[in-house]
Amino acid sequence: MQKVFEALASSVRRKILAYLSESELTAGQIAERFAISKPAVSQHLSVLENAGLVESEKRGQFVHYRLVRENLANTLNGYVQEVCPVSRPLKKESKALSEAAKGGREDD
Amino acid sequence: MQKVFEALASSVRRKILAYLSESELTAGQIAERFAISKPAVSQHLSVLENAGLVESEKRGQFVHYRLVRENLANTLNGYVQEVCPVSRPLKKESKALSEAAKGGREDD
DNA sequence: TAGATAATTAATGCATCGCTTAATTACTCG
DNA sequence: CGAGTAATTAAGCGATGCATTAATTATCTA
Repeated sequence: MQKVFEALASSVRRKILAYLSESELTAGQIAERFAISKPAVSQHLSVLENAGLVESEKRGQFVHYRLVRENLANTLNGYVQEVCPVSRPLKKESKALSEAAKGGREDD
Repeated sequence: MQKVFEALASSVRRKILAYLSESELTAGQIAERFAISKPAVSQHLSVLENAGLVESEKRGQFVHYRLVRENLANTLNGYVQEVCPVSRPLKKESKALSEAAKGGREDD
């Protein structure tokens, strides 16, 4: 959990996760989406992998990265539950979001 | 959102939020729950307040802190929805890819 | 095998974070 | 007022984070 929150504290890393939420990508494909150097991106990927937020697989010359959705969702949802438990009354807008997260209706 | 994730990257700050999820507390009551100095806790509280995760109110000699649940829940739930969509058609990002190839980079 | 490409590792510079102690501000009450 | 308590601000310092360039490892291909 510590590693997950540390990983999410960087906007570059959050953006990498956003890209990977669309499709699996190689390290190079990720790097070319940023203005920073390739080694810098490689280090960010290492942080994300260390936090269990992404997984990598080497295929030939390329290393393919993909998002590990369960870990991200479980960690963040679990933390919200801990600090903002549903047993407590929530404000309107926040309640709507929580309900939606559980698969409830989208609108009220 | 950047400030929220930065704030949550510290275990001391997450613990402060956990304490405040149980009840409103003064700065001193929070500080006495940690082994670090009072100014250190004050700085953590400042980070949390800056991120909109807590609010403070001075009453006489004391400063009372309370959790702002909706910001925490909305930010984290919103982010999970964004990266781990329930069942959602993919965003149109194939276009962003070709944009990036032409030199357009580093949005957000 | 040589040369190009993909990616990571290594070494380094610099800014920011998180802590400390000391000083300052603000409030209470004799 | 002046002493005591609550809290923040200020200044300084070591550790860590994030970026760079250079070097290394691994793979593909002519």
